[in-house]
Amino acid sequence: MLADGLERFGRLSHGDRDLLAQAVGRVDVLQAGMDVLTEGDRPPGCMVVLEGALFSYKLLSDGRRQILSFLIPGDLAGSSGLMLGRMDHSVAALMPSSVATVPRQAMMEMVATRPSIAQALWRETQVAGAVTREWVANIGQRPAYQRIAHLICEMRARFEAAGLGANGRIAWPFTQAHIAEATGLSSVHVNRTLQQIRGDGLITLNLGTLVIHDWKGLQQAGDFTPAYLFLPPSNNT
Amino acid sequence: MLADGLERFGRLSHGDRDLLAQAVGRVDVLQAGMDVLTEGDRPPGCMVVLEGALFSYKLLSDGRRQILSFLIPGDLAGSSGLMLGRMDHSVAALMPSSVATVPRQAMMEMVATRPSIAQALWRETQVAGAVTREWVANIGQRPAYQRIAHLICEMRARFEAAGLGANGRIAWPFTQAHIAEATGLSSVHVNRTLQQIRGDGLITLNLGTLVIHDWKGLQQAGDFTPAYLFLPPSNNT
DNA sequence: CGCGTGGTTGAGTCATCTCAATTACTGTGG
DNA sequence: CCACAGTAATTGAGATGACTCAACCACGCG
Repeated sequence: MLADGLERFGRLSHGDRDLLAQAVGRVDVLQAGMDVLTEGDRPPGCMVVLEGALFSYKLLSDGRRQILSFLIPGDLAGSSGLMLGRMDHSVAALMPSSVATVPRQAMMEMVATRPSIAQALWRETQVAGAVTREWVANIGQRPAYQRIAHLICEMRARFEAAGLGANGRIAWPFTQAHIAEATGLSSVHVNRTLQQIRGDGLITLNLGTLVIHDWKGLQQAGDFTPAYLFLPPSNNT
Repeated sequence: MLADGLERFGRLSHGDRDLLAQAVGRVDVLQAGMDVLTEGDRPPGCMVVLEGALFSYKLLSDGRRQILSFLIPGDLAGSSGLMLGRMDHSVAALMPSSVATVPRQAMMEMVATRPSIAQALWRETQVAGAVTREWVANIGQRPAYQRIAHLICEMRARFEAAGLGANGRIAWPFTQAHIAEATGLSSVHVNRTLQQIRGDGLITLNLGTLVIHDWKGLQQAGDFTPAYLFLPPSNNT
């Protein structure tokens, strides 16, 4: 539940955990492609991803779409809209997924009365911000090959930290079109660049499974350093 | 002081303001180009820009630099490093500037004891995050002309909200190289694109002064909507 | 077995980049 | 008051990374 997601960002007491558990309003099962939160709307609450994968995005006036982050089990969605009262971006399911929602009202009360919960939420916002900043640098400065390699590295680090996959073998839910929208490249170019990355022996990617053959090489290729993810120490392979 | 900067993000009591005022450790005067915060370091505290302009940035391994945001009077720097304990980016002065610093220790105490201050800081983090997300979309999806127009719109909106400049006339502290590093373009291309924007009669830009002749046209050109800045209502011209 | 989604390929185009000078402006020392 | 240095802006020319358009292929599913 939410407590599990938040615990990565600060210690919670038993009381905190109980409160969070009781506050869960409902659990939704989502089909691929469904929106959970919409830009401009007042969010119904704060959500935790239980299963599957979501992505947050912005739609531009000409119809182009920029993916801002990928959300995997344990990640929060909509926490930034809690205090601001309005979503600045949308969130949608990438594959069949389930999310638990804690109503906004309940969240606000806990934030006001439980400093440890408030601090954990603040930290979560800060880490999400650090990741977004790395994306700005990735998209703004790195050429396609590095950019995609970097994204793959980030996803590996986060998947394994979440206990999904190990030893560089993970279930990969993203299409090349998703990678394109996340990196600001065309899907054709993503396709050709992935072929190069594979050709260089760094990864295998098919049937929805990613295998990283040369973790060190991939990190170098993507200029990747996991510091910005602020993961707990043990997972920085 | 800090209280003025924070008050944009939540109401503060007289007690809060007094506390913040007393907590100010020191005021630094900075020359252009000086670093105030360095990636990887534990930040000495939370800073407010008093005068001038700063920018936050990331340095990549090949020496390229991505500017992540511009900071003008009233903006905070380093707040994200407070709880995370380490800066994920650096901050430097763009021109002669002054900043007030509240030591980390004092900040942490106020966060623990003053919910209104903690909430204001959290909101500040959320708004900064929303702005960064818009930058991802800007850099990832928009062509050079739109991208630069969008940045100019953002800066105008923020400058005027901060009471610096009015009626589309503002003191413009950014060089074309800064714009290039912020938008992920080469400075040569920024130069040529600015010529187009000027040629289209949207702006005049020289001698460090920006004049916007056609605000509506510039916003359209940049696909700009100020919602993501979460400015107080009155300033959304 | 046909349809849909996702992946792959080819070919031509264009936005943007790099390299390399040149020009303007500002402040400084002689 | 002028020569000079340093920074910022501008211009030219050629190279290229990435894009678009348009097919085509492969697989999974009803």
